[in-house]
Amino acid sequence: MNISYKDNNICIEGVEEFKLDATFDCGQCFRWDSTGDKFSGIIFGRHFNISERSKGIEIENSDKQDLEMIKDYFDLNTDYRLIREKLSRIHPNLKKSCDFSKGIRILKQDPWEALCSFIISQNNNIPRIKKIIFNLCLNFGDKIDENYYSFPSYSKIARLKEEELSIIRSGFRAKYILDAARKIENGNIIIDNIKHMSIEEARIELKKILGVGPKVAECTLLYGFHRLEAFPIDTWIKRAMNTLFPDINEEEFGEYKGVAQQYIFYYSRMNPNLFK
DNA sequence: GTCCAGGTTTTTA
DNA sequence: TAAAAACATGGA
Repeated sequence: MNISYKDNNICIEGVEEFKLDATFDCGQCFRWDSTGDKFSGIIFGRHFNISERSKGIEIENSDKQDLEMIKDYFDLNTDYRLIREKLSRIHPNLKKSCDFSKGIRILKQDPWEALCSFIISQNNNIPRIKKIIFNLCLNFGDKIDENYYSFPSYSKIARLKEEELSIIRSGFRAKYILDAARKIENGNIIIDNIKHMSIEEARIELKKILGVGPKVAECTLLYGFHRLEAFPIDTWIKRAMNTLFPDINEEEFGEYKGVAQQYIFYYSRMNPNLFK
């Protein structure tokens, strides 16, 4: 990996396996927009425009101080080539998923944002999930830039009444969002503790929240706590396991089964004809 | 109008 | 205990 700075931009060269479109559009996050060849979004409360050039990734309006944060967010110190190689050996259809999804990195998102986002995702479609999350940020986050708002803190959400939250049109999920925010705010659930728990304990802890079942708990662990062994099973993964992997159990995907899940999800969603 | 969406809770038998 | 039904909302 080679870092250079020019005109207030960071340029990161020589990262293998990093495609912005696949990383942002694979369903792990909901707040990055693409405008032409640029992606625009927020990392730790800062707004960045990022583009993919032939030589590498360029991040506008960033300097040396931002580098470690950006490397961490994009998980640039993990060798995804090695992960794909390991996974590819396990099953032919997993190899196909790995080949198709080359360039996806599992982002290290904020745990509260991941939790809240995947609570909203339940029994919902992706365009509407994005809309609800945008409205949540617009109404209760802080303005960072034109059209860009921070994800509101759980403290801020915990103080809201259900009717105040109704402006985001999240439907029956509103009370789940409030329950999550309040349980974290009042110390019933402590995010820093979950970071250090075994995955089994962490699952139990997260499922104390109303509206958090197995799927949302796994998504929170994978995308918010970077537990690469978490394996969320949604309708797409269920179908994929039945049709593409009838002869194998997910446990055989090993310590990186969360990454496997992401590759299978992306491969399946981008190729729905596989199931016809 | 009907169906469905990165599920979970509540009700029913 | 396990299987249905209900849950809000909006786009196809």
